[in-house]
Amino acid sequence: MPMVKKTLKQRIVDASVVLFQEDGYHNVTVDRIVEYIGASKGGFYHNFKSKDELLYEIHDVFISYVIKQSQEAYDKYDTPITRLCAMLQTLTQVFDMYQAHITVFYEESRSLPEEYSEIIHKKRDQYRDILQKVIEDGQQTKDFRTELPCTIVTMAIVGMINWTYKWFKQSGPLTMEEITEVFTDMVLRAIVTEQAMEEAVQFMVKG
Amino acid sequence: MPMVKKTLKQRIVDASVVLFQEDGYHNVTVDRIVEYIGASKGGFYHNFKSKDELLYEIHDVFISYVIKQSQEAYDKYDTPITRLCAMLQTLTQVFDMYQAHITVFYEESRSLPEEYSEIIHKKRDQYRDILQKVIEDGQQTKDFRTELPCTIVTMAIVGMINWTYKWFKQSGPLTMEEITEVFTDMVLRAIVTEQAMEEAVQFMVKG
DNA sequence: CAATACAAACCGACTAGTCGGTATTAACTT
DNA sequence: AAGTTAATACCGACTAGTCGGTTTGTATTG
Repeated sequence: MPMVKKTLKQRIVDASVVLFQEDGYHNVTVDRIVEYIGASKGGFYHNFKSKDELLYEIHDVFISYVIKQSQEAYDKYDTPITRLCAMLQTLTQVFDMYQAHITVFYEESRSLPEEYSEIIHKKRDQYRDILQKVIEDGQQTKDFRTELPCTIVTMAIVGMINWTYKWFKQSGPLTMEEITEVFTDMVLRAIVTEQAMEEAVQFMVKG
Repeated sequence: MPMVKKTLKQRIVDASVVLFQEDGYHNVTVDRIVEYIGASKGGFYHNFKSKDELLYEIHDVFISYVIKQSQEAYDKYDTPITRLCAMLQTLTQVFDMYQAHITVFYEESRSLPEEYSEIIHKKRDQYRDILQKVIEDGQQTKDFRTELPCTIVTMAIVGMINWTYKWFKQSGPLTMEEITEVFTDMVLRAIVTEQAMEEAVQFMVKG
């Protein structure tokens, strides 16, 4: 493993994610960030145009990764049920790894100036659209119940997953694997039609 | 209807909820609040010890109301399924009415100094406990599937509901009634046992 | 007169961003 | 390989502006 020297820019990002998560964007000064990593203000503004640009960078790294992972999960499978399960799996995994990022993403997005927030909002919608497409497809193929509006179903799932960043603690009694399993079970039972239930049961918790 | 003259204090709270929701606590100055309602800084600090105290007041009004409504929904019914439905109904209603409050509640809770946030966190847990008790009871009575850990189920439901504040728009194409109906259906299907399904079907969307 | 309810000017602490300068590395020449 | 130049990366004292909160003043009410 080649021990690559981390750039100052990367060290700033890494430190900021942690600090922003803990205390919030507005309560973390640039001075504190650079002091935290033993750098200087000059170094900071050499790498970033502004504090806002740093916040944007954190947002973009995270949401771009989520989109990439979601799309990969989509492409890897070819039925609505398997795709949905893969996406749930992927998403909760990401949320497990990037909890600091996602906290910043959802708590501090309002602090982004418009020039940045426009881009981020577009990408956020893009992520949701991938999930919604899976639901729509599933309704078309009668794998998923058509009597539920797919937009609401999508947002219900998104909410369920996203909210984990508020309460999940890696040091807590529950592992993300357990949570994923339960979420998957609940979602499948909620939306899979009786006729497609056979394919779905393999992804459910045994009872 | 007696036209009661609104106190300055109430006007400050009302204006602040809106402003905080729109721009975030840190981006709204005390000067802007008082200017917005045509008052003065002296008036503000006559009614509030600090800007933080105002934020606390907004938090407390909201969460206390949620607890009260949840408890009432609990007391009004006597089976897990009816209680759960009533609570879902109540909660989404509250979220419909108090969207500005809830936005402030979830986006700005980190801005509360510890003296206040302790109280708020306790109340927030209290609200969750009421819901969790319903789930637990239901598992005891075999109305709800016991193979799903009730803590995860509870947080899944909480997440689904809470997330609505992020995307629901009163001016949008979906009404909160529709959303509630779909949420209720999904939750019931996800957790109600086969043997109790008979009681639950009346609350589901017809398919 | 005394207490309340507000107004308006003011203060001090804090912070994003600047700017002149220095160290470090890369590129080129001889 | 050594010397020279240029560009990049980084430093830290400083500033201009902002904002929560205070103080002093004034009108009203009981």
